[in-house]
Amino acid sequence: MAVPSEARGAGGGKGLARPARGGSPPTQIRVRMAPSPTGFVHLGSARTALFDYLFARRQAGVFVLRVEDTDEARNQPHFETAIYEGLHWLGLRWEEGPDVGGAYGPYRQSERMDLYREAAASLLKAGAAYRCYCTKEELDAEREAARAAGRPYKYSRRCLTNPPVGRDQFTVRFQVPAGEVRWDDLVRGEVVFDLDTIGDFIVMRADATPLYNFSVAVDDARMEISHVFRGEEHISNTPAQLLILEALGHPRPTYAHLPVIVGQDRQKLSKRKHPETRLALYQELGYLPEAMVNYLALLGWNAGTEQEIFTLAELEEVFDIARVQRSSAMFDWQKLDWLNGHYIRQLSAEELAARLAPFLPELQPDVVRRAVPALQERLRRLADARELLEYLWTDPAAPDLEVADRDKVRAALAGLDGVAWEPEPIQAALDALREREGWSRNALFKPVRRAVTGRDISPPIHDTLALLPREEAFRRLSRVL
RNA sequence: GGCCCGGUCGUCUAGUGGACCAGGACGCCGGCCUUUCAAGCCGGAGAUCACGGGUUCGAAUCCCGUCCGGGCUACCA
Repeated sequence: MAVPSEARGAGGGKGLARPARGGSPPTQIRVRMAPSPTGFVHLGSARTALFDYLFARRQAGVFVLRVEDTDEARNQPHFETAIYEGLHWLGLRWEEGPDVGGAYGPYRQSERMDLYREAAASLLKAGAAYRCYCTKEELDAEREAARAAGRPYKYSRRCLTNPPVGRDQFTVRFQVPAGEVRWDDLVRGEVVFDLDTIGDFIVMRADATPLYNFSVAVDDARMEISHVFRGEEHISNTPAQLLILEALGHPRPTYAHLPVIVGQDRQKLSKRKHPETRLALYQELGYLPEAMVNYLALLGWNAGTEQEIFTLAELEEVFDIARVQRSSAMFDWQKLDWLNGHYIRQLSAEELAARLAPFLPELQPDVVRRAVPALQERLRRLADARELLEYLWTDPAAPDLEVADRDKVRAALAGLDGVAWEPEPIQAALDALREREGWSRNALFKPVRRAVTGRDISPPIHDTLALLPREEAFRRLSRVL
């Protein structure tokens, strides 16, 4: 049961700098982000990294990046770069990590095997863990039997009380004591687990490699991590890690379990089911890192004011982990789009042109630059520019116009003759024409727009015309007659 | 099933016993502006605060129960 008022009340602001356990002297704030290199950055990981970064900044602490590659084939070395790229794209930096070094290295779990083996040996020596000779098959059978009997599964402790003889393959199993374990979570308040519901868990595999909960606990301790921010799905891993820390005689970090980000189906974002899980997708679609940072911060956190627009620098000033939400947050494309449009409009013309360039490989940089004024307030995503400017590199089919509309186009052609090919002169010429003829803007511009772009929607007609080479514009106007 | 965590407009949220017949933002609807689309401005609809009991002069806020949702449940991370 959570005790929000106590646990959270004291937590706001500087109070967090206090060590988790009384007695020890104030230590440096050290937070860590511990992704496993799976080839992509999960949106939830990105948000966790953001919160880590902001917290470290706010507390003058250190942000550590630790790569959890203690796994099977799933982790490939070159996947590491995806993590760096994704996080750098967001504008995040870390003080320690595999790529930048640091005093607590190495920062890849695969390079820390000796540490885990050493820790496992000391657990064994202290009697906090024991060797388990059970085979995978025997364990599966135990589990299956429990399931069939409708009982929750817990390891039988056969190897603690009556180990089989004559076997040499063993895992190291942690002996869970009786009682309960509790901690004050920075976002959920006090969380309590009855240890009776937790079976003895394996800490080292038969091949002497560590399991997740073990390597995490050992690393958090050895790296002197003061605060652990992670997804809510790790709540149930926390008791095991706390137990290991205690058995090893290490102080425990302070934990904050962030609410899960869910998709439209209310389920946790997963790569299989939700394309929006992949951080790189946003870069590909033309979302600005400024917008992503802002949106991610708002997913599960708020400043307690009515401000919703925040730059990274502003967030560094106001972020407070105690104001993180407890309930899960649903990902919402529309709000992201709104924020992205806001940041796009915020950019200088040159900056927008530079960011747009990669999305418009068909166009010369100069054309992109000239297109910016017409695009800026119309884009939700940078990639949207493609649809708006497509007429520049494709040749739209000539539309079938009514007689009256053809007359308008014919008149436009004549009115544009000899006019300097810039937006303003074009606009002036067209306006002079329609005033002379008594036509509404719509009456004249619509057929012209269709003749030139093949569509009914475009930026203002003078911009649309001016972006096209004069001869090409005339050709498209002439051919509908 | 077991353990754990949640539940305020469609969505993100404000709210920690009275200023809340619940505020903001996105989206939606309408209007203005207007050269179509946007952008901008103005206005509107939208929440029996999951439900039921308490406690209290007074509850979205405290307590109990119920329901619903989610997470975890590996010699994965």
